[in-house]
Amino acid sequence: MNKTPQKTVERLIQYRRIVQQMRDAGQEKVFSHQIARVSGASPAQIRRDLMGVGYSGSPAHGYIIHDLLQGIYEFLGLTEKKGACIVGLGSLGRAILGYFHEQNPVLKIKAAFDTDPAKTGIVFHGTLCHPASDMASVIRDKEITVAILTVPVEQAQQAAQQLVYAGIRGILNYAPVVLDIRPDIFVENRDMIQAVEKVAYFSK
Amino acid sequence: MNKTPQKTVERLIQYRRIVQQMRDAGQEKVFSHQIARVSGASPAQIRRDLMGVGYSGSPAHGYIIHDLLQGIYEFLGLTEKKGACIVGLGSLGRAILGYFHEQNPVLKIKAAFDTDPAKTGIVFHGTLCHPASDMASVIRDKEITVAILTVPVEQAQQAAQQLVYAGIRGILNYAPVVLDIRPDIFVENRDMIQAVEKVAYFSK
DNA sequence: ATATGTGAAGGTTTTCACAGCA
DNA sequence: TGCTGTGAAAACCTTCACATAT
Repeated sequence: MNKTPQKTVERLIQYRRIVQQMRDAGQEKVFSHQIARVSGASPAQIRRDLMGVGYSGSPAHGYIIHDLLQGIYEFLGLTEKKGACIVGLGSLGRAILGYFHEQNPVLKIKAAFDTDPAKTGIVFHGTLCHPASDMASVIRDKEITVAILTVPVEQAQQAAQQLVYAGIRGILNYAPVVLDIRPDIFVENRDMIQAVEKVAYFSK
Repeated sequence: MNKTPQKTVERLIQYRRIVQQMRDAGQEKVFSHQIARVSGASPAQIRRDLMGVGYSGSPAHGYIIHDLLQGIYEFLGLTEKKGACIVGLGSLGRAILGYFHEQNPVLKIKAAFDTDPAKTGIVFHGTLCHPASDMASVIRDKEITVAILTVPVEQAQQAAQQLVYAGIRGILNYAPVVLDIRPDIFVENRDMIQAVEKVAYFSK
């Protein structure tokens, strides 16, 4: 089996949200060009992306939204009850926690960690903050596979190592540093300053 | 002139930070394999990326850090005094503002906007919050080209239109919606829930 | 000897274009 | 008709490999 490109996965995540909104609005069927109008991708791109999902539409009525959604969910592995955690409850960490709490996504943040004793034991936006030293046991007990890393840059490498030791499989890293960890751990870097500089470059 | 790929620009931004740290540590010269070790990219990739910058190293001593930095700065357009603004001072907006204030990046956030009268007129992390209705004049006066969009999802489209009208050239969008605006405006989407789902997918 | 710059090869992703279907 | 699924082409990006420089 040949692996699906990152870009395709990103778009499938997007299509899932768009199609889900259409379903919530009472729509039952959808054509690729309708998803295209809302997502910005071309109809051909969408059809190509959906090839990997294992559900086919029909030329007559397009895609049955219920079945399409189920296909994307299964493909993305969102049916299994995976969980995420967040490490570092500074203002960015707490903002992300609040954002997830409001939006109520499929993938829940099941635990938070911080080294500050003033924060541990407290519930932030519905999520309990554990001491960082409990990482391994909490991550194992709650079956957490993914971590959001929002600690200050000086602590990021050390926290990442702790997470890997605790059995995490992927890290969403907001610290402006390239983490040096095992290559089988998936890392997505989301430094905000880098993002603004990128936008600035392409804004001319 | 053929345009540089997005991926290359992202890496150049990263190299700039890495090399700058080396300079701050007193280093004067650097080889591609040294940048490679810290950035995760291959030496060949780095040399290829640097081709577009217009500064050449030498096989004898690699790259002179001072000159390399200047080349990257010029290439990225960071020498001109561009500015950014942030729209929406909820907890995420304020967290990003605080993060920029601490890290003190080259590209500064020169203004903030919010519709809440309780926030306008107040300085957050060194940046004054203006009423959203003043967008056009403030953006023109302060020569702001880029906006960070951190408003709730329901307001994102409308705020984006206001920004475009105010003359912005690029938007870093944290709201989980695809903005429908002029195609000559560069948009980078950074929805956090999408990011976590992506990491979850690739974590197996 | 060791590192750079780059043409060429290799790999990946997007777009095109059309057969086939309801 | 107007859509889907998909080979084939095109565009894009990365890696290889080597001439060149010191």
